[in-house]
Parts: sequence; structure tokens; C-alpha cells
Amino acid sequence: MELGRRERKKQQTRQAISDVATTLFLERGFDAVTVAEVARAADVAVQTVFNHFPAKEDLFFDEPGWWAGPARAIREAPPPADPVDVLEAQYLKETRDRLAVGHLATWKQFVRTIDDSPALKARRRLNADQLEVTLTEALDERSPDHLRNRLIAALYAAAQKVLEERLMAVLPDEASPAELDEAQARLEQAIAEVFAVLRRGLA
Amino acid sequence: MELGRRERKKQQTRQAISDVATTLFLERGFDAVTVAEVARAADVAVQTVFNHFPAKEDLFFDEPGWWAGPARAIREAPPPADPVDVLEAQYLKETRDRLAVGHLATWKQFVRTIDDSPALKARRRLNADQLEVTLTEALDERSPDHLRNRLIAALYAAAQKVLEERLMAVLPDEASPAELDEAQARLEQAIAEVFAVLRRGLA
DNA sequence: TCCAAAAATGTAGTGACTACAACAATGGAA
DNA sequence: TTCCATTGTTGTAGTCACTACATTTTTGGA
Repeated sequence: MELGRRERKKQQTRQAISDVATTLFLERGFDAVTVAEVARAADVAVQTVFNHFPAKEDLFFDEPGWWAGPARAIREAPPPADPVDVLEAQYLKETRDRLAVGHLATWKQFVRTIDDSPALKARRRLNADQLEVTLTEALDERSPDHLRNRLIAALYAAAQKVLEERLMAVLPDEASPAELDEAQARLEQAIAEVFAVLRRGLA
Repeated sequence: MELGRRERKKQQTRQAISDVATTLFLERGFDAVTVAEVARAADVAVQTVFNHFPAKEDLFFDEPGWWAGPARAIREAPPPADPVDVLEAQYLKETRDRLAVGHLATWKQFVRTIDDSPALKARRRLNADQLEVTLTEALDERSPDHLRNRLIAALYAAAQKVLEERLMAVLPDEASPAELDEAQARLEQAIAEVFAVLRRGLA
């Protein structure tokens, strides 16, 4: 889709605001930064911020798709595949992306910022809820047992929550490659255990 | 514990505010009622409302203890009991209380009010989160496998969420005793199925 | 009857967010 | 190039939840 100069400038403004906001939030914490400060730092009017982002939290959670991953994975998987297998593979892939070189520190910084802010934690719960809804819809497309599908989605969300806590607890901020490998192995062990519980339960 | 007249009057004020607020919220919806209106209706200053309740949502969720039930049940159960059995029995008991004569309509009204309000839904998610934390603590007291305990708590919360949706979907607002019995049977069937999944998975 | 603690009130302010009107930049048509 | 309609941006004014704090009222006890 061709974007005219007008639309390009709009996206540019939006991106500038989002970048400035993210920097400020990571530096000083979400709750300690006001929208007015973000606007001032981005050199736009407060109204302009709200023209692009419906709520302050959207300045932080500005990467769409995170929460759509599991539903997409289910839709793209061949019909005979077991949903739990698909979801485990999807989760494993996402986790490995996060642990890729250089990404880990950034990731932990993001999560720590969330954990420090009641507002961001609330938004994360909302996102997880919406993930459950979209995942349930995707599952409903391939199997008629709605209660079971709903349960699978809820169990996946529960697994994700537990494993993210585990990731934060197990992985050091910075580590030698050897330490990191060892921590990653322990984490993947936990992933396997948790998904084994789901698989056994749903068998 | 003896309460002097002073403390009694304080609790009386608190209760009056809570009652008035609940009535208004159920009548007109949580978001449509301002704290100032609640204060006016209860004939107190706005400040007085906030002296008793830290946030507007606390005016609605004013019954403490319902979210502490599972943790208490675990602590009171004899050590050899399977946690999932204890939690299922606890959940079944709570559910039957809700379905007791006359309680059903009230309960559905409460849930509908929550579902109509983004703020109340957010608070419900927060409550569920805190339930998971306290339940994990209770489980940690009787078993050293923290990851497993954390997982049990998360799975219980997932089950609770799915089953509450089910309850709202399956139970009519008002029904003849026969219809209600039939609906209750279907609901308890769903409860058994969901907890069977947890039990099998965690076996 | 008087005093000190505690409950209730009033005032002033902050910060997210909305409604709305005015303004400015832009793309296209004449 | 000029003009106009669209659209992104801005400024103003206001609402609402919530906080800080000083003041007043109530109350239990000496």
C-alpha cells in the first residue's frame, strides 16, 4: 500500500512519540513520567499524543502481534496437529527469540518496568485476556468442543504466566555464554514440564 | 474484640457508604456513577469515602475473603489430601452457595455489572492474581516444589475463570426449580470435567 | 467539664482523558 | 499558480479519580 507524504509524516510523528516515551519510561519508570512530559520531549501537543494513542499504556505496549502469535500458530498448523504441541513449539520459539544475543537485557528491562508499575501490570493482564479470546476463536475454527477450546486457551495463558515468572527468576541480567546456556537449559526444562502437564491433562 | 461506640459509628458510616454505592452501581452501572454521587447519596464528604475505601473499585468489591477461600481450604485440609481434590471441593462448595435459593439472580446481576465495566473487569483480574499468589503460598507450606505449586495455583485460576464464564452462559436469570436443577447438573458436569483435566495433568 | 485522639470535612491541586473549536499543512482540481 | 476540501495538529475548557493537608467536629475518658 502506497503511503503519501501526508500519511508518512503522520506515522513519523507517531513513531517519534512512541520512541521518546519508551525511552523515558525505561529510564524513570512508567508511573513517574507524565503524558505531558512525553509530549514536551517529543515536541508535540498533549492532544497529539492522544490522537495517536488511546491511552498512556499504549505508548508502552506499542508492538502489536505479540499477543496474536499463538492464535496465528494454531491457524497455520496442519489440522491433524495437536494444539498443545503447536502452542509449545510457538512458545519455545518466542522464548528463544527473547534469549537471542543482545535481546535478553532489553527484555528483562521491559519486564522489570512492567513489574514496577501497577498500571502496566493491569494492562498486561488485559492483553493476556485478549490473547485467550483470540486463541479460543482460532481453536474453535478447527474443533467444535468450545468448552475444551476455552480451557486450552486458559491453560496456555496460565502456562505463559508461570513461565515468564520463571524466566525472570532463572535468568541473570548478564552472564557468560556458558552461564546463559546453563540457565537457558533449565528454563527449557521448565517449559517442557509445564507443557507436559497440559498435554497429559488434555489427552 | 470489643468495639467502642466510636469504632462502631465508623463501621456504620463505612457500611452506609458501601451499601449506597452498591445500590447505585447495580442500578446504573459502575462507570456511570461518580464517587461524588455516592458521597452525596450517602450524605458524606467525598473525602470521607476515600478515607474508608482506597479506590472506587473497593466500593464494589467490598466482601473480603471470597478470594482467600482456596488458600484457606488448602491450609485446613489434612496433609495427605491431593490439592486438586481440595480445590475442587472448595470450588464446588462456593458454586453451590451461589446457586442457593434467591442468591442466583443477585449473583448474575453482580457479574453482569462487572462485565459491563472495564474498570471492574480489571479489578477482577487483579483479585484473581492475588488469589494465585496466596494460593501458591499456602501450597508452598505443604510441598517444597515451588514451580509445581505455582502451576497448580495458575491452573486453578484458569479453571475458575473458564467455569465462571460457563456459569453465566448456562444458567438462566430465573428458572423453574426443574430447569435450575437441570442447569446446575450441566454446570457441575463442566466442573468435574475441568478439574479432571487438572488432576490428570498433575498426576 | 475539659482535653486529646480520631473521624469527618473543605480546599487546592495533579494527572489522565474527552469534547470541541480553531489552525495549519497538504493533496488535488481548476 | 490558485483555490478548496481534507486531515493532522493545536489550544482551551472541563470531568473525574485521587492525594495532601489544614481545619473542624465528634467522642471517649480523666
